[in-house]
Amino acid sequence: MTAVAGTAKTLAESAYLRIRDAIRGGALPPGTRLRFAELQDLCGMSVTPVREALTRLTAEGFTTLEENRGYRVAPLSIEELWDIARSRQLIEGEALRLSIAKGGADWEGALVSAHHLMKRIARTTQQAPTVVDEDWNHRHTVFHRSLILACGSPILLSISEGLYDRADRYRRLSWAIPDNPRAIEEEHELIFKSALARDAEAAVTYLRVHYERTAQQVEAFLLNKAQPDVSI
Amino acid sequence: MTAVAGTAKTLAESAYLRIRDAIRGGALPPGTRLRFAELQDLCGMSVTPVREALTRLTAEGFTTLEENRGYRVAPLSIEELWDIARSRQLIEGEALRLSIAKGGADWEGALVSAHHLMKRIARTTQQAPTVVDEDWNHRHTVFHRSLILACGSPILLSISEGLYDRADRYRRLSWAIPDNPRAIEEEHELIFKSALARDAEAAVTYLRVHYERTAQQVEAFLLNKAQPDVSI
DNA sequence: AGACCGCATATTTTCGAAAATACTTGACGC
DNA sequence: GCGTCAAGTATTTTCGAAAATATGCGGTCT
Repeated sequence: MTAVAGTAKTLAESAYLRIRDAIRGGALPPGTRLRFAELQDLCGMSVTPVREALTRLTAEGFTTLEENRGYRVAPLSIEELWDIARSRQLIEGEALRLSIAKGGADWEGALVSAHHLMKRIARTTQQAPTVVDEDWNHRHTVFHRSLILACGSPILLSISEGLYDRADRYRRLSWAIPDNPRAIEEEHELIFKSALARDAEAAVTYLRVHYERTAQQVEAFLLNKAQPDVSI
Repeated sequence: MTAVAGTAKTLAESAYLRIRDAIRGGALPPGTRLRFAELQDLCGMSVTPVREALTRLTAEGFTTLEENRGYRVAPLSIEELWDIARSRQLIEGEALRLSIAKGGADWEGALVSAHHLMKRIARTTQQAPTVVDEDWNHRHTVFHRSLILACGSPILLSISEGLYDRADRYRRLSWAIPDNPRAIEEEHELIFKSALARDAEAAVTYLRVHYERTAQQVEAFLLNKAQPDVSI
């Protein structure tokens, strides 16, 4: 499970966080059948809050529901990978443009801070994931979010957040790649500097490149290891 | 309630549809407190499926939740009106572009059909809404959906659908305007013809104009009658 | 042998009530 | 007079079990 624990004010919410993180972290692989009995067990609560959690997760695309036949972890596919990437290019691209146009000193400050914090942790490329990387992942999330935070559109923000979370499941796959040749830090750097310099077009271009490369990398991984548990 | 009735395979889904349509139709005005007792009464079922419905509606932006303090119908605001309009211009605009590029003969056929069906019903401007207009509204929905149906992106489609539904609450406000000066039919016509002619840029431009005007009209309405029940 | 039916089992969905939490009201102390 | 606390009420949240629905299995009939 990720950082937060005591933040849930309700059992339903805690179940939501637990299950969502289990899905994102890969503990519940794509396609896994989600039986209430097991989830109740996992979360230590009755069926009602678990059900509520799954309803939310389904609305957000993490799980699927066949009525009267149960929930499953939503499958991963190369089509969806690209659909997510393209949609993010469009939506976060515009949000970034707006953010650069509208953001004030406070926005710049938060952005600089987020970028610094992310750079400060060298991503431990060789280690097992879900340990040290969980920390890096959080800072990465904050960085991307702070890029578009000043866009002034709650809707674009919430859509972006949702797509980021969905992309997370794919992104984590690339962590499993032994030696990662990509210079992610550099890509971040380019986006960051352009944004700070208020060069919206450059920043948006670099952001799009960033998502394009991420998708390409994950695609390569999926094509190579055509694992039985990952439905293509 | 709208068209569908027997389509719900589950009580939770039927509650979802009922409540959602009550919100969209204005029977449950913005800000209304949603007590479980009343909703159980309205839907004729126990608390569990009602709760599930509200969870979904909240994920989709129709209702809001304050934990342990209940649900409310999400408020309407001029800011959100424009946020929705701008987001739709961006997202549906791109979806339309893609649809025009990728759509085949089947797409064209469905589009022509949808447009025809919509034109066939003269919108009864002076009558009370929710009676005849409900039919027009449905055809209008189908028309807009069929424009972008061939875009090839499930994500853009589902986002568009969500935004369309949210916009619906605002759009209905303009139905209350006594004599509606706007030539909506013409705007539809322009979009439709450009799309058929595969002139993506024109079609997208007209679509954006269409959403801009709709928002302007609703904004004027909201500013005029600063009703007590509509929080600005 | 193969398809179809019906029973037993597994699982989801819904219920009605209990527990937890928030709100109201009125009394008390300062 | 005014804020604070407490008991009672209203409401949400959670539970555990019943009802509804799907699944698997074994037997029968062709």
